[in-house]
Amino acid sequence: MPVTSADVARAAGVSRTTVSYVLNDTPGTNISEGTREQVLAAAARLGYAPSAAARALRRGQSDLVVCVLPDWPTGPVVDTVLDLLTDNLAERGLFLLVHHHRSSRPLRELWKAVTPRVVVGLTHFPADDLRALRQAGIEVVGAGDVDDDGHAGIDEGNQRALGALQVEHLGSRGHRRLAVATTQDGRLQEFAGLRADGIRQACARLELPAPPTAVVDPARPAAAVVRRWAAEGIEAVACYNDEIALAVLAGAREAGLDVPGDLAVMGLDDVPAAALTSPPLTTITQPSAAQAHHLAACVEAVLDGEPQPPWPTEPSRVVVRATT
Amino acid sequence: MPVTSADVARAAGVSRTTVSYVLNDTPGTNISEGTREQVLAAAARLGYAPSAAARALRRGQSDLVVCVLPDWPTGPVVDTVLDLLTDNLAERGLFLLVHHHRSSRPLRELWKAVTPRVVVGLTHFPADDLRALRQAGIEVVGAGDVDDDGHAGIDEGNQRALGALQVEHLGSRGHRRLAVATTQDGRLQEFAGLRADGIRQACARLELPAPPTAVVDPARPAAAVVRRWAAEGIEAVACYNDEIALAVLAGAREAGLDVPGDLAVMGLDDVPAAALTSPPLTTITQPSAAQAHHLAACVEAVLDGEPQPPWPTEPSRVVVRATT
DNA sequence: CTGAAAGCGCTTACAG
DNA sequence: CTGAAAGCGCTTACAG
Repeated sequence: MPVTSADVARAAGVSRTTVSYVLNDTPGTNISEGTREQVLAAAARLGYAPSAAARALRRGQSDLVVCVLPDWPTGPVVDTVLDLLTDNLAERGLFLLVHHHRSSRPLRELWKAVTPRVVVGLTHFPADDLRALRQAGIEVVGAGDVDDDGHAGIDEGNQRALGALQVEHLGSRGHRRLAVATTQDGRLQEFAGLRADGIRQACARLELPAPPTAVVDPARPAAAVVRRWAAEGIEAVACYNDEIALAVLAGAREAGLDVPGDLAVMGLDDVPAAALTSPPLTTITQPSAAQAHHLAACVEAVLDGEPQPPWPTEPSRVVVRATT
Repeated sequence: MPVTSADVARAAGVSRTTVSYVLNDTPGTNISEGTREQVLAAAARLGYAPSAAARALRRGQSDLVVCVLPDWPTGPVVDTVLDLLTDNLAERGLFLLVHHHRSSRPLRELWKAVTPRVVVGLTHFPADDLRALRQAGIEVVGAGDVDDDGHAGIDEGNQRALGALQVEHLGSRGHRRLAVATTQDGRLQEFAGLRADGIRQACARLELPAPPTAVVDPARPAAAVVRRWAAEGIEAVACYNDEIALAVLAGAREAGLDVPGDLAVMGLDDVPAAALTSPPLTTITQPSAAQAHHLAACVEAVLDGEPQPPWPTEPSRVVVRATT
């Protein structure tokens, strides 16, 4: 049913070789202008679409790079990474295809359906999948558990450091009684746990009391929790991210509390809205542009058969505004 | 270099047929347990990864569905669509792969690298690309210019209706002198233009003066524009989206203006933060869940060879809060 | 129950 | 400058 290059060849009155040469602009060939036009016209008339599978099989490799995204919601950082990768790869004639991984489905099934040149993993890969891919000659970049060269998608140490950074800033402002506002999103619990770990460890190190944790719904003002914190003498709250911080801020306003006088609030991410709250939100910014460029550089290196560059050491920074 | 099924067959001392039967769990075959284990062990030992290209070529079709995303930033609506599609397709053994389209690169190149079963287009496709895909037996769902059956990615009429909805609400609140706050994001200009069109037409219809337009940076309070509007006697501002509205709100606060007394502000999208501003933001919510389900249903219908269901008619709705 | 063989559609040395 | 032919790795009728 589908039109093949043989059909085009027949219609144009030439061989399949010629069709291939014309359609791929193969260098080193010299097809007469007339023949060329015949072929192009026949292909257009028949609506010829080449078989990607046959092409890939014959050439021994595809022009595809697959990026596997984790099962949790990703933000603008990942968008930046994806855009950058798409453009960089395009310059080499490669296409980036993104797969949103669901834990319900083993990744190994995917490799039966597509054999990419490189796999970019922003999620944790089972070790044997990783091995199988590599043995099959498919390079893997940035997977969470690639521990032999220090690259990591979910960098556990980094997540803990983020929590610690919040505590250190809040402590430096003279706050001693801290609370944690966390997310209810199940897919984010791994991160939330790691960050809470970092917060607890930092509190212990600074000899601050262990902070209570509350789940906050980002869709409505967290007035009830805020009132409870006030009653308990909590002075500052470290939020899972800016979205949660917005809800805490709105809760404080509703409860009639002064921020940061009665309660200091600290976010994480530095989304645009963080600069627009009243008072403007103190938060943490991560070096996402650097991370995106690093990942793109890793893919380039792998394509060129060079060793992957070391992970950049640019740290996350506190953006001090007015809520602490 | 890569391991093939022939290598596995040799290592296991069986034929390629048997390897294929075992590895694919082909129904209707009855391989002895011993043989089966031999094959599995050999495959694991050699790190065998099947060639997706050969498989697809032989079977005449791939297990891939490609979704082409537009060149502009997408929000949570698209994420919902993608998650839903991924899960629905997984039930049929299909994988969803997402491509972020860049206008710099013609889409037709992509079809040389991958031949999906279905293409889901959330962006505008050139008409001849569309024809070529269809002639090649690849179904296309939801592309922007599929005009013969009423499906549309960028629905121009809908974009205009969104602008009109803002004007109608603002007008019903008694505001006559309107302004438009638009985005500076180049990739969004097509939408911005369409919505501004809708706003102007609605103003004309309601006999309101033509509204002036200002570009607002979502990263900082729009105090300067707000002061200018106040000086010009503007009573209400229709914002391109909630992000812009947040910047206008922050600007009004900085300028010491009362919202909605001195200036009414209306957003669009109903992001979580819209319920958390002070005062809470009046905005518009789009039936995104319905749209996601519709698109998923279209893909299912196409896979089953059935006609695509009609586009749902659920309208966008004004969410009245306190800024108007 | 297992194996030998054909063929999917393409690209590319090779021959003319 | 153009064509006939091989072969990429797989699956699946078909034969044994």
